[in-house]
Amino acid sequence: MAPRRGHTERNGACRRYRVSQGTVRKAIDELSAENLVVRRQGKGTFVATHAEQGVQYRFLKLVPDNGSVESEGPAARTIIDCKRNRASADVARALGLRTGDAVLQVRRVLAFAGVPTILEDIWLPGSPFKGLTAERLASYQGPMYALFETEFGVRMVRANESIRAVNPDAEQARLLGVSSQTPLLSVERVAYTYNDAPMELRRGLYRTDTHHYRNVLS
Amino acid sequence: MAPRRGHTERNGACRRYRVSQGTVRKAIDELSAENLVVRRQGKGTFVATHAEQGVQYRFLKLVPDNGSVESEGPAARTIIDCKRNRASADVARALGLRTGDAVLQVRRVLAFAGVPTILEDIWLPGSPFKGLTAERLASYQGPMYALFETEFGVRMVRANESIRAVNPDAEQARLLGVSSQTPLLSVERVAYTYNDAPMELRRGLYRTDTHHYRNVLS
DNA sequence: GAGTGGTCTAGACCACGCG
DNA sequence: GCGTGGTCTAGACCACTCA
Repeated sequence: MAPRRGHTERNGACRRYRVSQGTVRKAIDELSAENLVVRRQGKGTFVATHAEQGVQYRFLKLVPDNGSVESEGPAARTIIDCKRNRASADVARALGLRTGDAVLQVRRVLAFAGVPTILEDIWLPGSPFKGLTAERLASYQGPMYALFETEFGVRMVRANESIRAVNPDAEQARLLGVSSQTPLLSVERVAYTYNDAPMELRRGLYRTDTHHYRNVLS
Repeated sequence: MAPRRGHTERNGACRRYRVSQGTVRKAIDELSAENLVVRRQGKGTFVATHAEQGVQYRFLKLVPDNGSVESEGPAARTIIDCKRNRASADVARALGLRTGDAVLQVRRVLAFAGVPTILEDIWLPGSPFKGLTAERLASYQGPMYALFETEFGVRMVRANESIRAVNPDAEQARLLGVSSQTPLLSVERVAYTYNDAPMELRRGLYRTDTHHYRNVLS
């Protein structure tokens, strides 16, 4: 029998779907362009995850003003609150739920170099995240989206952000250690899992005295 | 002689560079992914431009809060100022010039539905834009980047933006018709032409009471 | 009908990572 | 050595636009 040489998996997909190698490659190219999979030379193609080094916090566009590396992600995370709640009209609409449906609500502060910089209010649909507690959030090392993947099987694949400039209310100002006259970035994010299903609403307040929101246009 | 059928241009590029059709397609795919060219079914592949309908203002991410269409771009543009100047240290660094080099400086206000919403300060390197005047800016219909293309042969192909929340100074507040306690988005953009050459520094102040900066993460 | 872009075929060879 | 990803070949057929 003639020896088979290389490309076993690629050819496997070809046989499975009755198409040629080039077509399989093109399809995977498109998944890769959407950041749904990641390719690694000589190793293989893998489902993209928020857990692996180098692409952690890939949805976080706030970077330090000086080009310092920040060693990937905030140094300190403090859970202020984590409670069950009923969805208000706007939260329900963002998450594709009905007003009054069960949601999980989290408030936390992220600090860089000891300075509280981000205050986030997060709303999650109740049923996919049943069992999420403040303790679990507090004890988990690494990005929240990595926890969502490993503990709840929810993978965020894309998000939309709406950005405004606002002043904080009294409590927000207190939690960030600024005056209520300090202008802050308001970043409202809706994150989606597969099939365009919204799975998180996140309202962030960012201090922009030492950091800025960085965006690339093309 | 056997009749040639179709794909004359595509085959032309193949002969010219001694490569196959698929390779030419892949190269053009990459240019298309970077928005350097645009393809149109049955018509051809064209260099991307800021002038054509539908992709005008493609670097402007400020959109109205209600999903209204805004009929593409601001209704009114007012040139406040347009003067020759010498580059300060930070402007020079952004544009790849030396401190004191000649620059053109423009200040203008954009209004939506009669409401002044964007105040922009724009710095351009002196030599590529020699001959640009306030009159030419004021009389030109369409996006400024389209004018740069047709009148000066400078095509912006990508840009970086740094976003902060700030309060305006007294004059900025006056020009936008807001109080100096109003939080505004500060959007600093460096736009690049081919070969990663910076060709514009633009500092914008955006009102975000009726509009927001929209960003897609993936 | 000629000339485009869009998709697909059925392979080939090279570079890389790992055992 | 073997299985990956990366690139390339030399075509084919279809859909679309325009004269």
